[in-house]
Amino acid sequence: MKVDKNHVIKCLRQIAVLLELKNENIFKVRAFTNAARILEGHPKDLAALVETGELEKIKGIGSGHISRIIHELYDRGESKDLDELSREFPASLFDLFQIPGLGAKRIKVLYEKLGIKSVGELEYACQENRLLELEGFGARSQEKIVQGIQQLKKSAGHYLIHVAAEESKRLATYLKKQKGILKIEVAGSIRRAKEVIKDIDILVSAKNPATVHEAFVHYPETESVIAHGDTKSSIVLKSGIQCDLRTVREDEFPYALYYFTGSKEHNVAVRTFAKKKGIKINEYGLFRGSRRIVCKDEADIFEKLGFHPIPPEARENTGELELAAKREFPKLIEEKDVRGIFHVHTADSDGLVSLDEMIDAAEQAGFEYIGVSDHSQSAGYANGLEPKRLRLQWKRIDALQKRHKIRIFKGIESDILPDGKLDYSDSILAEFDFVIGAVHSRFNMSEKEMTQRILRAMGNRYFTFFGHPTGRLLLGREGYAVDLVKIIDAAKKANVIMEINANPHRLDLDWRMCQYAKKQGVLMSINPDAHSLDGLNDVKYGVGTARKGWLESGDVLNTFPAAQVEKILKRRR
DNA sequence: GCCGTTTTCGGCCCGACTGTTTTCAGTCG
Repeated sequence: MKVDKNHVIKCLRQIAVLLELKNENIFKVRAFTNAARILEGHPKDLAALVETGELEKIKGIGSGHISRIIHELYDRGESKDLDELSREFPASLFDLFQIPGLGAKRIKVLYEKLGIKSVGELEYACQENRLLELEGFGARSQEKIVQGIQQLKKSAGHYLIHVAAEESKRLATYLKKQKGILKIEVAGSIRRAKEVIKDIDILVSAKNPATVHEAFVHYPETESVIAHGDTKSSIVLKSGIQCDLRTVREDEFPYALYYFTGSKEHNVAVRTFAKKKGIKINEYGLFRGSRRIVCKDEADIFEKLGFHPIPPEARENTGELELAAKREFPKLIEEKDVRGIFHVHTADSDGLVSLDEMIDAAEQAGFEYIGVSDHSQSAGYANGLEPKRLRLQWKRIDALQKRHKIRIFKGIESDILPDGKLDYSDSILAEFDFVIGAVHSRFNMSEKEMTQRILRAMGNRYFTFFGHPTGRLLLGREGYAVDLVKIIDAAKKANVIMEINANPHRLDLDWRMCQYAKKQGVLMSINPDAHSLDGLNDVKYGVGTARKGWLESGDVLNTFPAAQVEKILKRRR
């Protein structure tokens, strides 16, 4: 039996959680979490590791209990240990971990003392003030839990772009294999590269629509079927994402694609524009009276309406139509414009792969340069580098540079300390090619204090990039309070580069603020913030964000050749 | 549970914050 690596990783994490609930030794718990993380970051697939015996040699997995469990999972898809542990606690307890402030200890108390097994039961217990009777809980924590549940409900049914995009790709691949498919596209918010997705829209034209709908509702990943017709069907996938399939005639495809790509706001605005010209738009065509205006593709539709074509990412009705009507719409940055990457972590701090592997992978991916930036010394939780280890890393980079064509820039992701200082003395900072300043602590400062903190840090001449400017985690955590307009204005003055953190959990700077930053003439950079080899692929999501922010290649540092980048990095010194 | 080695068992990241306490436990990054 061939088992998905992700399944094994998930099981190891579940074992860790269950052991924690059982009050097991925390280091034992961590051993499982570590093993999951190590496996996740390992470039080789599971079959190769298991069958060559390489698995047992991996540091952190070893030849004991954990590797036995992995073998078991690989062979049978299940594990005796996990099954036995699972029997001790209801599966719905896992959901409670998503509520901020609740960890294994307190969840165990809730379960054992109040019999709470699910988020719904917890919410009810809070309404009844039942938590107040528990030791270690008070009015304040009950209130915070209620808030956490509200937040959870708000993000329920929402998915990060990478999750939805991967799901849609698999589904589209499956549908493409059906007979008689003429055209197929993923439309909707995924096509527009929105940072958070509610559902997947797939558009198909086919010779035999009914059989495509039949195949659709029988997709192996289907959890339930909401609707099953000859032009429209809806299913819910096992991952929880709702997915709609629309089929149209081949000659209707461009209109339908435009219609189902949205956004709704863009569509309303474009219909209003068109109406003034006596043209009606719907998913089946452009019509003047009852006569259809023939368009061969979306670009053609825009042209027939008198607009410069607008890329899907920019269709949010934030002024794109006005610009396109004047034929001034910018030529947006593309993934192929990206020449190099900054903000990459290695195993020297909290990355999953070694410096050597990261450099190799970036070079093989065709990047001209890479900016390595591990965490700085205050980031104890992330194994941040104190000067001694920093110097060792520099030595290794120098040695690697001799063997590699890719230009390696030495950098750091320096914590911006609460008082606005950077995390090393200026004499050390001067030795870096670049410094990414970022906030990782004391998120709860007032907006005024936080803004001052960051502005002060930006005043340091070695401060090159401002990393993940709001600290938000999409669907997870609001960003800290900060006056971004002030920060961006200051970045312009001080020649600081604003990061577009391309990790799909962040996508920070937000695309809406990219538009502002571009207007102010601030240079930006699409940074993967990669902690693994997979993380290098996140660049595409950053490009999506940049395109939503109307950025052109000239607005983005890492589309420039290495020599020019080198000059820009030195411009504050 | 894994690692490293002082080869038989101790160490494993740790400081800040929060809410509950009255000196600390749990959570988080």
